Amino acid sequence: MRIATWNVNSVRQRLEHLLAYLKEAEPDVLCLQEIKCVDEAFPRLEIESAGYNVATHGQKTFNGVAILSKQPAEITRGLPGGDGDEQARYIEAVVPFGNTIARIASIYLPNGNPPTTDKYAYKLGWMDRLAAHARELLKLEECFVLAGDYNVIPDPRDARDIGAWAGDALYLPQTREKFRALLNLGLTDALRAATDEAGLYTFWDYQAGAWQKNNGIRIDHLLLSPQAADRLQSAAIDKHMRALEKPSDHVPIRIDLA
DNA sequence: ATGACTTGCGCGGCAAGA
Repeated sequence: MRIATWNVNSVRQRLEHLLAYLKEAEPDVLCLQEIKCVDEAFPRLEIESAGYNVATHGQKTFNGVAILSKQPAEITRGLPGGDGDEQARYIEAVVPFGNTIARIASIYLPNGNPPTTDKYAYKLGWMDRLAAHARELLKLEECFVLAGDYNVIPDPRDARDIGAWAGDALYLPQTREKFRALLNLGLTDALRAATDEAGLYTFWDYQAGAWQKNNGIRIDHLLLSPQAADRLQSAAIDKHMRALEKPSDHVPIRIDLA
């Protein structure tokens, strides 16, 4: 089973690239973030015509997540524990996988900048809620994957110029600490299970020629339950998607599970 | 370098992103 995740930075602006990606990568499940539209505005018909079931958790203007799946899925919207949280950042699907199931979440973790504001407190709180939910899911002993835009640079090797990120919400000690806490529950960073290589990025800013200079960061991740990690075959970043006309600033990252 | 793009909203120029 192939599972991919991609922050598209507006699904309506990225529809052509998205359809091309479904055709070339043929993911069984594709998690999307920053769809930036309400459910009714999502290009559902075009994606269904490409052979996918569509589940959205949209919002006007900002955020918004979705899960596209070849097989019909059972869907849950919203991260538990978000009393009064209006931001659409979490959707979870249960899909058939061989003679069992896989549970797959599409997550858009808050950016958190500037760190001196309540935006950062919201980010840290959201990470605590994600960890609490992961702890509950682990009890089920299922094959599950938490995939998405974490807005976390886990390690110095995950940025071309780590010094530039020293005081940023994506790299502050507290941010990385909470990401490690997630891993310490027993989750596996899929890309890091496949390689220790530095310089593997999933985001390049639109500004200042970041792509041309390869000034990128790795912030999109797939975290695997032990049952999923046991089945991990490969992980890959689809970097070529950043070289297209009118690209997203993020590229897809995908894994294959046996 | 108080910058640089890109998006939504909505029609002027700001907020948000990372």
